Amino acid sequence: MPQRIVIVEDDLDIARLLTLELTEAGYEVHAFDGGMRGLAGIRELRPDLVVLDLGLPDLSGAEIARRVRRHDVTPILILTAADDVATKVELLNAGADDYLAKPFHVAEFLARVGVQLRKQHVGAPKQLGDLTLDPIRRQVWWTGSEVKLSPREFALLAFLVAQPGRVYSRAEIERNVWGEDLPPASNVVDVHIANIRGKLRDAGGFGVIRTVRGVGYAIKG
Amino acid sequence: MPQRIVIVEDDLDIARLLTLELTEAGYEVHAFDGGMRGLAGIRELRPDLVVLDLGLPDLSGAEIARRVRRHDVTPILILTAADDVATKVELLNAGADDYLAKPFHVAEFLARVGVQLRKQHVGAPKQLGDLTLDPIRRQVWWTGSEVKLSPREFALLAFLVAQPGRVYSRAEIERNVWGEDLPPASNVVDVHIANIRGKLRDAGGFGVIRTVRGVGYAIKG
DNA sequence: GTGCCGTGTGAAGGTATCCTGAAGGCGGGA
DNA sequence: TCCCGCCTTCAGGATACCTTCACACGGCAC
Repeated sequence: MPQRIVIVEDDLDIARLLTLELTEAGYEVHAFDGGMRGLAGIRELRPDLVVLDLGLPDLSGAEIARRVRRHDVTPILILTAADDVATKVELLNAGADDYLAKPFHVAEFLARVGVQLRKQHVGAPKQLGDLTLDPIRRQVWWTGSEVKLSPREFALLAFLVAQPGRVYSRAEIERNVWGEDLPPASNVVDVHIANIRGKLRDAGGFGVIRTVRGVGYAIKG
Repeated sequence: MPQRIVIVEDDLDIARLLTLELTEAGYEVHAFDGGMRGLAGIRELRPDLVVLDLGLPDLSGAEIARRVRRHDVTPILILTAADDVATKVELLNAGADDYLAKPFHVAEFLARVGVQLRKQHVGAPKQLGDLTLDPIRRQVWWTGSEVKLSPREFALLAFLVAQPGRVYSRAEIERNVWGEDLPPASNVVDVHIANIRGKLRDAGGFGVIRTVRGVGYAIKG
């Protein structure tokens, strides 16, 4: 599930640009062109981040920040043309989390968005079709129902999921999941793959892990 | 207890100025004049915020940020003379939380410090299903009836509740709830977890704390 | 002083997990 | 079709890990 961002910005050109860039970066973006509409949208969508333009016609940025803060801890990133210290200080104290003066570079904008989002979702959950793997919670789901994996099984699956579709040799898997100290001829990898497959099958997942004969295994991606 | 800030800055004039301002604002401030010394200080003092100057003689700012991030979630605020976008993006991606270009106004500096600190210091009571935890009153309830916890037990539960669902290793828990001075192989964490579970069970709460074999514990969330 | 509570130690016990080894199945090439 | 290599599966024993219990120590209140 992608992270959700709400943009409140009355300049349609900027709104369109930011929406485009953020969408391309893999976020789910919703844009609103006024303060009141934005507040309603935030309340309804419960986004992971709010990007807020100053100079809206109906509500001041600080006012919006305060109102969002009253009910919510969603991070707020403010964009503004003004670059004076007093405004910055006021906004930061009103509950804004970061502040970016126009004109800004898109790269910096994306980096700051990333910082704010990373703060909550440190290791973002990965989703591949019906399979979801959350490294922070150390949990795996298939179509929403949890699949209980042992530590080794989890480590192995997480390793494969890191690069969906890529085929890993047994040696690579052993080195990365087990370490250096394994007997030369062991079938541990195979056994664990089989166990994971079994548990996924129990949850309804078939053909998730692909065997590449003579080489190794890969996650269907 | 005041919030603790570590400054790593080799320019003594700036260090003195910032120390003065922050102390006046009610923080406990410790300054270090080199990267290695700063890292050692951070590890020992476990501050609530790190203020980091770029252009240190011994270690790059990004390097320090990365090293701190490896073990810690302490927010990092970076000061620098350079104001180019590439540097900013690199630092933010290295784990920095905010970035301030010199010359800056003290008011803005203080405001950004405040933002970073407010973020973790959540005084508001947390609610997770039937579990309520009030950090200010130091009380815990299960479905409305109070669960009496000892100080250590409370600290441990509060730490887990800060990020519901996230799995914490024993080492992380020990570092954050006990500090650095514990015997290498101790089972205190396990014992306290067991005690908390017992008290929650008495109040009707089952399966609140999840054991993640081979790793640690997490609050169901 | 005495007893209680909070805290940490150490060891016992149970259990999930892990690895091994061997048997069985499947697919590809001749 | 047969053969061979590779993959899969199964079951048992060893192990690491977690839980629990009993106890010791220190502080604090009475």
